[in-house]
Amino acid sequence: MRMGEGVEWGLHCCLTLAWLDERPVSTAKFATLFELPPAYLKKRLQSLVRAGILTSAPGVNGGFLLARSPERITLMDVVTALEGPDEAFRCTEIRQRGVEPAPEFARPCGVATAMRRAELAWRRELAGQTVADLVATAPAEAAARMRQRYARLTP
Amino acid sequence: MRMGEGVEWGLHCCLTLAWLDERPVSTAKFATLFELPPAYLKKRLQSLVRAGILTSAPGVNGGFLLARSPERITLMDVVTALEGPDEAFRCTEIRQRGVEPAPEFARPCGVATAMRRAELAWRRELAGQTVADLVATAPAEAAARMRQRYARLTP
DNA sequence: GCTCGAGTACTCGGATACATGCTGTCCGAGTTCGCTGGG
DNA sequence: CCCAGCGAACTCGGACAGCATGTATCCGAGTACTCGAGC
Repeated sequence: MRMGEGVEWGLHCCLTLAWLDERPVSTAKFATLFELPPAYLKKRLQSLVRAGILTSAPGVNGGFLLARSPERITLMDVVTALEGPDEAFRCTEIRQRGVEPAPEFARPCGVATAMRRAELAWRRELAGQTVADLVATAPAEAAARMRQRYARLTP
Repeated sequence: MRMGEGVEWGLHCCLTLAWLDERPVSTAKFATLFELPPAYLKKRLQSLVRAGILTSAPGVNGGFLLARSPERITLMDVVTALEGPDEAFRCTEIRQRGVEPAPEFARPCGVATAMRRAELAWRRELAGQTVADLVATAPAEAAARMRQRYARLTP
């Protein structure tokens, strides 16, 4: 099982936007800061816009901004926006294949229930952490250095 | 993010083996019971053998058996065997790209730490449930029906 | 009746296509900012 | 000096390749059971 790398990109971009506080960052700047392919990065950022996590401003000095305060953006929001709302484990009801309908199939599949329980624990943990928590945890030098690097590439 | 369907197959096969209690089940029988492609199913079952979860017996009336008691087989074991030991989220340290080494990079990446915390919750939940729990949860009719179906295809 | 050997059925392990989805790029359309020329 | 118009820079949205991984199949090699022939 693999999570797309866009999740890492999206989280670092949200963290950067929180650090820069209301200063818009364009795709090109993000791509320069993190050495990422600009076109594909833009595609992932647009997913975050569509999910209502970021807003985008066209025109010169445009770019992306957080759509709401970092306290209200959970890691679950970002993961769902970039990986889709589907669960990782998908029950295809193979227990019912090759056999006529039986009364015990009215109850939910125990395997699916067990897997869902684990996935809910994962989602709960993700929903319990916000971008603001990332800001609070990160060392202050990291934020300062990012602001410095940002200032250097907008003359 | 998507989990391979082999996980569902593997868990149902383990549950079936626990129900049948020491009676070997070949790939062909599993494929018939669940209407799955035999060749690919065998490949996934071989992954479980390699992980020490199942044992295989060649020859007539051969097949697969649980390598240890159902109480000692966790869902985490099965998922790891079929999906690999790697974590879903992989930190590629994009925070360090495009910038010279800095002291704050000695501390672990906060984004990776946050994602790892969620993944650990998932793994803990999976490790806390065993195949024996699946047996205990499933309705007794399901086990009886499976034993009946198994007897019918071994004359 | 007993023993040995050949045949059969089965699994193992690897090699090999096929399909799906993630990764990555490109283009046209629309929007905003800044500059410039005319009033 | 003020304002309108034009160009530049930027983002949006979608369409389009390339690639990695999951899905699926097939074949040769090896092993255990069964049947039958010979002693």
